[in-house]
Amino acid sequence: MQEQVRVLLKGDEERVYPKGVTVMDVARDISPKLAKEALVAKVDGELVDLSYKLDKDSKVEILTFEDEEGRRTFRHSTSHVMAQAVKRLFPDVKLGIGPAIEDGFYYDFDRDESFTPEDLEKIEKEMEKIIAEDHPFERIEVSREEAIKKLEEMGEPYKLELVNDLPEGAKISFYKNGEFVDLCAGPHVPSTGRLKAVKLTSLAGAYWRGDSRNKMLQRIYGTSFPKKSMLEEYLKKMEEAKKRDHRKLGRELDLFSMHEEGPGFPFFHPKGMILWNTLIDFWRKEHRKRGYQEIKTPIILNEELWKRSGHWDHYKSNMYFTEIDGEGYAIKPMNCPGGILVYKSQVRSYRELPLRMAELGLVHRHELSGVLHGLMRVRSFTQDDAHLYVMPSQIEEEILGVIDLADYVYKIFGFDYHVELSTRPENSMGPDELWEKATSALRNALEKKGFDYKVNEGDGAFYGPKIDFHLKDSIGRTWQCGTIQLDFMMPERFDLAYIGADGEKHRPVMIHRTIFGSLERFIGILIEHYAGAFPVWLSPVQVKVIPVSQKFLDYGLKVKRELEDQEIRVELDERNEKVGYKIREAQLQKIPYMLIVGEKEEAEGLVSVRTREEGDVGTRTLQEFVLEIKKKIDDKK
RNA sequence: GCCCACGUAGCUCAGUCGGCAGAGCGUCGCCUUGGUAAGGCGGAGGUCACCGGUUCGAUCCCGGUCGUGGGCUCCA
Repeated sequence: MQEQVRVLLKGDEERVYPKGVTVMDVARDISPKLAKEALVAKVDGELVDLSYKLDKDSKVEILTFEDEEGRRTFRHSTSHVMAQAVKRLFPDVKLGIGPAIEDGFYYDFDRDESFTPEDLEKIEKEMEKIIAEDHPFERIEVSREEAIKKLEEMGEPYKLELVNDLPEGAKISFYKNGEFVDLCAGPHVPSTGRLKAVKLTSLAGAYWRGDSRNKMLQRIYGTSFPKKSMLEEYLKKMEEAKKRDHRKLGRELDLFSMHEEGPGFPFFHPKGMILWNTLIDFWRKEHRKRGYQEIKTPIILNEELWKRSGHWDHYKSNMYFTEIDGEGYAIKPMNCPGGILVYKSQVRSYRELPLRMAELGLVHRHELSGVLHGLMRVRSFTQDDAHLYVMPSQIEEEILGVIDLADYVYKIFGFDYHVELSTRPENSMGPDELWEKATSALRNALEKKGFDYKVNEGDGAFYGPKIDFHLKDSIGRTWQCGTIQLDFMMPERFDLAYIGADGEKHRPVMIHRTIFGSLERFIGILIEHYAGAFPVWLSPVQVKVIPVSQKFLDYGLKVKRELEDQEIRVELDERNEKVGYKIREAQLQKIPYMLIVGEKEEAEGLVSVRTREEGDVGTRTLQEFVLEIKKKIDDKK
């Protein structure tokens, strides 16, 4: 009697097949459509090829391009096809790695000459050929010895390095599509013919294994889709996203500018400053409510301070230096040492703790020239910093308080965010047990909040581990904004103390934290998030008064004055132009309200309201309009 | 810092296979006084990023510097 396997499908449906049935057979049995769209499968939670044979009762999930893992497999297979095309055209290249990434894939190659954009076109053509040839992807499992032998024959030093680093007992596999064979854990789509629409998008350098001490390889980025139309849609979406780029909108909306005279040092224009000041007004209010005090410390401080804080040994390459009266000074890259001097300016009692001292501190950091990016990555920025000096027993509660504040603030702006926990880096100070204690305190807080979080091993600050809040820009890149860093080191180094209830000196713990992160970066994110169409409470210009003709300038001026009296940010378009022209411009400037005033309005003391989103919404009295807009401003809409 | 690409008017971009540079928008002036996304005419505006080389002659070719963009490493 033939043995059978029971297969548990999605929705708890169970089917029975002869032992040795492939996942593809199961897909075919379910529906021809699924068979056509199936890319890869999950058997008992493990990703496998569709050719995988089921030899025991299993839970089977068949994945298509709709599934995250299906997409990643699809892109990863495309990267193999790209490597195949590159090998055909440039047989001398050595292969690095070629994973799927969000929205696409890349492959790293080592080649003496650099690839040109023309090469990319050729590679893309060759890929299309390989896809048309429809080679199946075949899995070949080998022993470590066989793998090493094979890679030596193939002359692939980077792959060889990868195999040598694989842990004892790891399954080693190759995948073969046509004449191309590559070391790869898999899985893959059934054959190259599935990869209907491919596009190579960019060319970049990338260090082997992400280490700048290693050789720089050439990375080719691309993306792929199962349908041409999906690729086109994606490319269009990227074009649209570029229109929201804060650097472009910053110029168009006259918010800020960058100049060759100060690379990485942004210049804020009047309208950008309104965003800035509105944000910090909001920030101050929320911090006052939560028991924060505000301080301000100098930008330039004696280098002795930085030696003491550890910045000299751990952060010097990011700092700027100067000299005053023959003595060495540093321009602050962080606010903590200055803040600590304020803490130490008097004897602190346990009754004062937790002591929450906030500072909008302008810091300067020497960032590598290649990383500068609009407002997102600059060399001088204002952190909405705060240092909380707490007793050990208060740590958790204070961390939770910061998490809540960050969540509250991000929700006001409608941001999606994710959090990451970063642990001890290589270049850091202090004993391991303190790091362990600090890291678990942060971890506990995250667990308590029920956050899904990513762990970045070795990514903490040199004085302590941290929780980071990441927000997305218009094309999906994420930027770290808020951060919470737990620090047992600085209190030690600066011999911080408070007098406990027992009359003895005790060591406080410091929590460093930001919510916006940097005002610059946060504003950059805001611009992209709203595509420049800020909610009324943030809009640099909230109302544009547009007289129908020069005859109604006086009435327009009167409307403007009354709105100004109500502290509404209003401009009057006095130019000798037609209404349509002035409206168009106000619309392009993304001003939320336009008030059209002419004969009718002047006669009855009315305004005609046009909104950025809805167009003409009819007339009302100025008083009515004021109530309406003030409500929006108060509600932060 | 490293890899690749780019740098022409305030902005967006054409252009010259080496022979003293162009459009649209914006800006300025004049005409028009117009009711919900561009009224008409005219003018001004460029050391073609900077430095050097090749050449009779360079914005164009070559080298370097600076800056920008996309990545890598690094970080708010």
